[in-house]
Amino acid sequence: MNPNDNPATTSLAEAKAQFVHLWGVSGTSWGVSKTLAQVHALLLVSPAALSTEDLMEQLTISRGNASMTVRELLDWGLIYKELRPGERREYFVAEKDMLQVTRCIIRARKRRELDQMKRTLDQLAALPGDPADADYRAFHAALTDIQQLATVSDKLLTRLMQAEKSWFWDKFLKLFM
Amino acid sequence: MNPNDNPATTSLAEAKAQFVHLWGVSGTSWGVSKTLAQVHALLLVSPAALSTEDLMEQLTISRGNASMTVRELLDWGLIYKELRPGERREYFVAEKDMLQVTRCIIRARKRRELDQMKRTLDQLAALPGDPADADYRAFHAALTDIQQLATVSDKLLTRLMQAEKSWFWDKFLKLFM
DNA sequence: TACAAGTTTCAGTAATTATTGAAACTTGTG
DNA sequence: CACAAGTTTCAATAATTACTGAAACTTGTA
Repeated sequence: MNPNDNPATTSLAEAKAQFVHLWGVSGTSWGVSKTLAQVHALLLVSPAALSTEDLMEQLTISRGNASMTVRELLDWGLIYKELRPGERREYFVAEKDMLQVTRCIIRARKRRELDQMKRTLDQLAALPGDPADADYRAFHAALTDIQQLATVSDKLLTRLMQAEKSWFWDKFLKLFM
Repeated sequence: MNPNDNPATTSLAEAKAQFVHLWGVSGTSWGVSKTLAQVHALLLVSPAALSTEDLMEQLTISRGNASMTVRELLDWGLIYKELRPGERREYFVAEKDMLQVTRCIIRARKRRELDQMKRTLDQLAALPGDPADADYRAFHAALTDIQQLATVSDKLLTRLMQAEKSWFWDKFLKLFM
């Protein structure tokens, strides 16, 4: 029987296609490109490793786009290269452990959204000013508040990234629910 | 003495301008428009309420842009209208409590980034499939993992939004550092 | 060294998102 | 009601960001 004749298989393929689509849409609101999110989704639900060629074909994207997207996902640590002996072509598999995936995403977003801001806040807070000026004190107090929050967020995210599965479930599920 | 002759005041104005600029740049990487972030920053460091006219002038943006941005910030709960008796013009002040500001931002981002995704994941997970098919089981297991993470994130963020200042510091600083 | 099979780069173009500015609208007042 | 002082809307445009496709590059093999 051709797999495509099997209703269950067909609906599985459809479900996967829908998942790829959903991940693409969500990706957009998470600040990554649709293509990046879709390549990630496709690899996440592919039991087998896929080549650049496969990605181009299944998502109808260009070779250049596929190449750059794959490189970025490798940078993030969300996918791995799989080299097959005697074959020139590169294949890619996704990290399937979602806790690990979450860590990678947190790391990347922290870098993009928090780290640069913290550096600049520190510079701003270091600017001299007249402590007798109420207006200056108010500004400085606001800065300090923001810095504190940034610091707490940073530590929280760092801790989350280091979290072991057991720690994660222990602390989080028990303390926050 | 003219305030602009005072070195401390001048450097304060510069620091504020730098802060508005920083917040604008950061806003971009946080997925909001530069203008939105800058208007918010400007109001955050303005002791007095500002009118639409003031915002247009200080940030050199158009009336339309100022109007739409202000409306969005009101939606987020990050700024408030201040109406002055006998005056037609509307003034705006920022919520200055940074914990409250954080809550508003978490709420908006959760809505944008998580809630829609959760709904669609639930739909996908509900699709029927053949439990005898290993490929189907793998897909379903991946979906379930993602759903679990989405659920935990949701609960964590919800808890964070409800956090009182004391709870926040108690739990977070003590447990996570 | 020449070639084949692949990958990467990047200038040009397409798609998306943000902003302007002017017209339409609202509202208080004589 | 007419007008003044303000606000909102939205079609047109600008700015940004993502994608394509072809040329340049890399690497293993004969």
